[in-house]
Amino acid sequence: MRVLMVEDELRLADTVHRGLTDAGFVVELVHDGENAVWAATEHNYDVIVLDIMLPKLNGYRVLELLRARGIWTPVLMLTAKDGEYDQTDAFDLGADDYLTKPFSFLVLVARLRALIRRGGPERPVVLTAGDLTLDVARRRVERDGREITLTPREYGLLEFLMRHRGDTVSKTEILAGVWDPAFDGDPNVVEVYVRYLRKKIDTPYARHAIETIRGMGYRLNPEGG
Amino acid sequence: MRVLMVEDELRLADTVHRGLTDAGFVVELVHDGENAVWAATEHNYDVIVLDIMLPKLNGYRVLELLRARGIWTPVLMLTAKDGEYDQTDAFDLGADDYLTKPFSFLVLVARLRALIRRGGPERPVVLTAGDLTLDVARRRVERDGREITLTPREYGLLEFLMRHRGDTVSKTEILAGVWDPAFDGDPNVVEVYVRYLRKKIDTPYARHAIETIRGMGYRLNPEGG
DNA sequence: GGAAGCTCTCAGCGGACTCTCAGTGCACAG
DNA sequence: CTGTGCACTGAGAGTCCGCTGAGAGCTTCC
Repeated sequence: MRVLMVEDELRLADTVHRGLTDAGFVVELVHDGENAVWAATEHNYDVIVLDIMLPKLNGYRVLELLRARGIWTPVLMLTAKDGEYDQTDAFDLGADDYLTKPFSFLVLVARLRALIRRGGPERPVVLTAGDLTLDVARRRVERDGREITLTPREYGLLEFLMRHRGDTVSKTEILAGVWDPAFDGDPNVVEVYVRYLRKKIDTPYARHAIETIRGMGYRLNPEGG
Repeated sequence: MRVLMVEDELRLADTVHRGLTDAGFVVELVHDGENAVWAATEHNYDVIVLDIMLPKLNGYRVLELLRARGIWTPVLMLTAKDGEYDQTDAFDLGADDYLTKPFSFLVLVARLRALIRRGGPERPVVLTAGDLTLDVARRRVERDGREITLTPREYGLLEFLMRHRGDTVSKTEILAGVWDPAFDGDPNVVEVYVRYLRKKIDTPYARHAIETIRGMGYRLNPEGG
């Protein structure tokens, strides 16, 4: 469980950092708004603890910027009891929870756990072609309910074909998409890997999902062949 | 119906004790947190009434300790209106109900009856993969009914793999999730710790729960290998 | 202050994977 | 029917990746 903590009071930040680490969180600590936005954009956290009073960008601006960038990591805001802002503002701006300073450490942990629990996992992207399925998140390929193990290159090729299923893709496109845009080796690798793939996903099932379009390239049959 | 009552204000404790007894409950009364934990561990109660302000261990610590020990007796917390905690916190921390002092005795009895009727809260998260189990709350790992002792790092790695069981996770993801998002050392640590883990959870049982997906990462077999 | 345990680094090894190459087979056009 | 060119195939070389054992720093606990 990864937490981004944005807090400029060093003593508080240090205490909480240590405590959360002991509680089993992996904590990243930044001390101002700009770094907060940068960190949250670059990495994926399960939850963000965001102080309001911060150097450079205050907490509200940070929250606004993140949401504007499409980053929807749950945010728990820390508000000072005597501050000019209150809880209502925090909720209006898209915070998922708030806590008034001073706060109990136990409560903080409990709230973070609740926030993380609440935020369900993203729905998985599963590509299908007939009875052939490829689960992008799990990097799993199945046909007929049985798992098929592929090497990285084979997997990359199959994912590319599945993403373009129904379309005829040229070997050059495949090389650019699966190998490297700057690849300058023998285009025959594609043929070789198509063969490897066929051996694993077609031959054992007496199907031909991968069709050869002579002179053009290959095409993955959307019905699975 | 057996009630454990944890309350250090003697007058209040005595009054409630008498009242609950009259209402048909069997009441055990303790006056501080340590005795509360001890009593709740030793005996089985149908419900626990827990004050927050307590000598030695406060109510929240008591609750945390009990849940950590796998004791899931329903808990009703007593909160003072002016305290630093409020009802929301009580729920977040795992209490099943709360009451703000001063409270009506009739309401207390009604709530207790409701709690007992409702039964205990759901069991904690126990992750399983075949006969391999990991109890998150207790930080315990078992295989085949026997406990396996792990170092903190090993435990962290296993919990991560169990939370993503069935998914292939890359070494980078593992480093970010188990080590630190900013970790910049040798990714070989992951391999080394996978080995340590295998030595403890797989080799002695002639299994292979942790699978290597070459070029991609690792995957914990949901069936335990 | 020493022992034990934990974390992490390092370097060598073996095998899996990638890619090349040369020869074969097959489709299509003339 | 025949030739051309594209795709297919099997073998093999080189590279990269993960595994492993040893050990050096650190911390913790006597």
